Amino acid sequence: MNEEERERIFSGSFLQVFPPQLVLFEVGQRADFLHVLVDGLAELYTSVGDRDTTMRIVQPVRSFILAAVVTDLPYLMSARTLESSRVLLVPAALMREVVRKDTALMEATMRELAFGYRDLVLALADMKLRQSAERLAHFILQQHDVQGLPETTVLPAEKRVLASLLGMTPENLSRAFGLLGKQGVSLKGRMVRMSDRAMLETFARPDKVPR
Amino acid sequence: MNEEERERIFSGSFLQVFPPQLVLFEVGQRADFLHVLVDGLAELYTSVGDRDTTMRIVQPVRSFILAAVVTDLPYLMSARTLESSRVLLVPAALMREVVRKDTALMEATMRELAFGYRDLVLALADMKLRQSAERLAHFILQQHDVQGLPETTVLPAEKRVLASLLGMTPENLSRAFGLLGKQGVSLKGRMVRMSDRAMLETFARPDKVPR
DNA sequence: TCCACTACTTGATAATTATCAATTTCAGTC
DNA sequence: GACTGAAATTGATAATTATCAAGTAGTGGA
Repeated sequence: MNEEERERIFSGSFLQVFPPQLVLFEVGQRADFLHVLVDGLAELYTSVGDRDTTMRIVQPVRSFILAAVVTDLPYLMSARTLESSRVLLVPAALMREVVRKDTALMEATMRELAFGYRDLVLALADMKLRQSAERLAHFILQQHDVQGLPETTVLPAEKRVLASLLGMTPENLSRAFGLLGKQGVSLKGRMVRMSDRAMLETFARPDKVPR
Repeated sequence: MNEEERERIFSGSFLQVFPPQLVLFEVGQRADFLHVLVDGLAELYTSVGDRDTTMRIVQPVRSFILAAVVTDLPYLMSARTLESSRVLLVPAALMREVVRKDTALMEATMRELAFGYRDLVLALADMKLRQSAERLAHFILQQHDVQGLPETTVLPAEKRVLASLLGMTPENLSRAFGLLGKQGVSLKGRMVRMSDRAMLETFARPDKVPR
């Protein structure tokens, strides 16, 4: 994008450090800032009635809550840090203004939203069509691809957060790991070993379209 | 948007009539056209393994499958007509080209994707946090707001399609309607009567943020 | 290193949802 | 208007998931 506009964004934004478990914003608030997680770990979650659920685990370096900023509507998700984190806060009004002027930034924003949309389509289909152990298997395979290690994967967050992300209770996550033992998955703390990828894929019934 | 560019889009597109139950495209295909449902009714659905699920019921006049067109990636959903329908087919390459040139169209596309993203956030939270009868109650309330009629709502599609959209079996949709009888909901064919909105809202635990 | 606290696991039971089977209702056709 | 086939409903049962209740393991702080 345009150098001058880029400068405007950065000079109008500020980098802030937050301790773990700090709530950054909550559902229903006006979208004041585009957030960019520079370092650390964050969780997006939402609630209906008295229950809540993890919608996304944000790893660096990714932005979050872009759709609320673009539409200038209240947040649909709350956010908290899971670890000590550095977050770049871009004022929403500034972001919208620069997006309107700088075509390259607008195109990047549009594409980011389109990819996010597709991720949610897959997540919704996952929740509707797979049962819990299958969702876990699918998640392990995805993480494996992202991390690029040969046989082991590291869970990105505590198991109870992962359980919530996968739409199950912590108890059932434990049992799901137990079931995946038959598919060659073993667990030590947060380290997951997978001895037979093909077998796990058969079990997880992967999406027809690669991400 | 720019008059000239608008003309290019329309002259490069074509309106086509399709009979009911015709598959327009399938998961995994290259995104050749942006579709705009001008008239009729369509269903977007996807599958994992041998099961499938309805992702969206498309009513006129709305576009669909925009994210695949923007990203130039394969469709994540299949589409079929539910009724005889007229669909405007905009070649994806043309769409991408004009979007790149015409800022107003790009902004509209960006906003459409942002709203779609937010819809999916709500749909995913709905599936994770509400149980089946609550999802139905929530759906009836939404439809009611969209249709703007005083006490009655018309279901937009066959009950088995609705059941799939709501992530339940047709059998359980029947039973869910039965349960909602206690909340003042009665059913005659596709006509739903709601005698006490407040009671139904309490039951459905509505979202904190209005759509 | 011990302590205290929380996360995680395991087992037993309950709630929710799906499946299977049998009718009943509805819609379109002759 | 009867006939046919699909859609919808209803009941019985099975599978999946959640809840509740211990108990175990892990982690951070003094």
